[in-house]
Amino acid sequence: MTAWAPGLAQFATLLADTTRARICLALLDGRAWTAGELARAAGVAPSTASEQLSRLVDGGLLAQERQGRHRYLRLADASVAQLVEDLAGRVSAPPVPDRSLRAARAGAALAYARTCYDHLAGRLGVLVHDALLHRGLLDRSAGLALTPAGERWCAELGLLLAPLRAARRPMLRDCLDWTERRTHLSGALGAALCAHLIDLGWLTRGVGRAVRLTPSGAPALAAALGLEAADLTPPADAVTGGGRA
Amino acid sequence: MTAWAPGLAQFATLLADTTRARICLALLDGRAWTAGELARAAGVAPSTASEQLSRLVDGGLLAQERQGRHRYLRLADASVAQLVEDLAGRVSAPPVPDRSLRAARAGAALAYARTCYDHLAGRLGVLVHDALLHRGLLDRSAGLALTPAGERWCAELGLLLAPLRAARRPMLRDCLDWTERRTHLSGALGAALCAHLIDLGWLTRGVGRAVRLTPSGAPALAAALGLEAADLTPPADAVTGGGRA
DNA sequence: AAGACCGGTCGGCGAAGACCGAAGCGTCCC
DNA sequence: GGGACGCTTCGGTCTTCGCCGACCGGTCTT
Repeated sequence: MTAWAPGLAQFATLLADTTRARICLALLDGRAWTAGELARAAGVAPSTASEQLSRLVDGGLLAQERQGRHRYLRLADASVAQLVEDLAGRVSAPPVPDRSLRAARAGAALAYARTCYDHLAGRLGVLVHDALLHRGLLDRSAGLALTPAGERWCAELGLLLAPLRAARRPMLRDCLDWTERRTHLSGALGAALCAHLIDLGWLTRGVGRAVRLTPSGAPALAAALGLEAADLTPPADAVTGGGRA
Repeated sequence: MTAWAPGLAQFATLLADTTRARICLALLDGRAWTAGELARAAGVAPSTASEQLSRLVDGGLLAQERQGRHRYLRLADASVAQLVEDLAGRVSAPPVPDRSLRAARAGAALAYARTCYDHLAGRLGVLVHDALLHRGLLDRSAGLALTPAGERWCAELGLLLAPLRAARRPMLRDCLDWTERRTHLSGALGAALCAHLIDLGWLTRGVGRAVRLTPSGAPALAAALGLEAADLTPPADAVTGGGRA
């Protein structure tokens, strides 16, 4: 029964290094990065990054795609992202946060709204989660699930559930929010909802992982969630958009 | 945004060693082991185990309790067990399985029914999951949750849901079964159900993680799940009970 | 076609850490 | 109380691995 141990250890080793961890955390934005970008983000020489990237690909954590002289890397799939999230959510708060004005502004924007691999996170993500629960569209009395009213709500929004049911991915999952320390929605529906809000033009992607509520989106989203528009107002210092860490 | 990386790496390091991985996998049976037992299970000297155990405790993966000259260790909580499961479920099949008769018999018993930290796993665990889904007691069309009929089913079984709702732990979760390569039920309800079936005398704990269906439990469980008793019959070579790996 | 650029491979350096045996401390049993 | 037992601490050895700079091959630009 202990025969899995070497494999488990080998797998855990992939994340047991600051450089590789930095790479995986950077890729949590859900996009494909080039090897060079990841090397800069991780603060190591390109040669070092190249080696580490190969290990991560071999280990099944990352998927790669070569285009011309570039090598694009992304997390292998949503389950890997979930795993990295689970692990990252378990570690204590970051050591000593950067407190420059520029970083503070970017941090505020990210704390307000960002993507977490492929779903919505930050204060806005938690807010959506709470509102859905409060209005009885979501139920967690016997597992985390959409109520019949919740299914209607999705339909009215134009969000089709059928394709999501066909996917192998769990429909709904909790994801611990780093900044809020509370849960927001992940899973197939969490991802679809985020994508759909962007399709509707209610949200737009900012720099890096940051997400912004559009002028037309704010009242629309507030109405859909049964909230006042003021409840969705971002803090004043976050309106300039976020920068990459 | 990459400030978490050292913490994440440090945490992953805890499982990135064959000895520590073996220890955690052994503790997946949900019981408390002594330091010496774990040293033998991991195949290292007591001094080595002592050091590694301290690291695991410091890292928050394990909880310890000292009694006299013994030091009892267990996984810190269910979320840690879930995490280890998630990781172990991701690694490929074990390298070269032990094929002695004794081991084969123990393996068959474990493959049929065992606990996975605190819930039911193995063929029986998957069977229960499938039956609940098939009878409409469980629903995953919009998240994994009990249906109203499922709640009644729990009530008839004498399984109280109220205390589970109060717990911070997710009610229901999928857990990938190592031997079946399919999902069985985890989460607060998965654990409660397993404990309740043992309370009812339908199941008894065997050696190690093994679980056996009792003579009276087999027809009772079959009836509760709407199955034929024959559907629950274990393979002939598994009836002798399982041994510890 | 020349030059810039991206990325991979190789050799070597240095630090981290997994392991053991020996010795010491506290607990339990006869 | 004496001896067995469980566990921990310490010193030392040895392997692993992350890192870099240098060099090379393939790709895109001008």
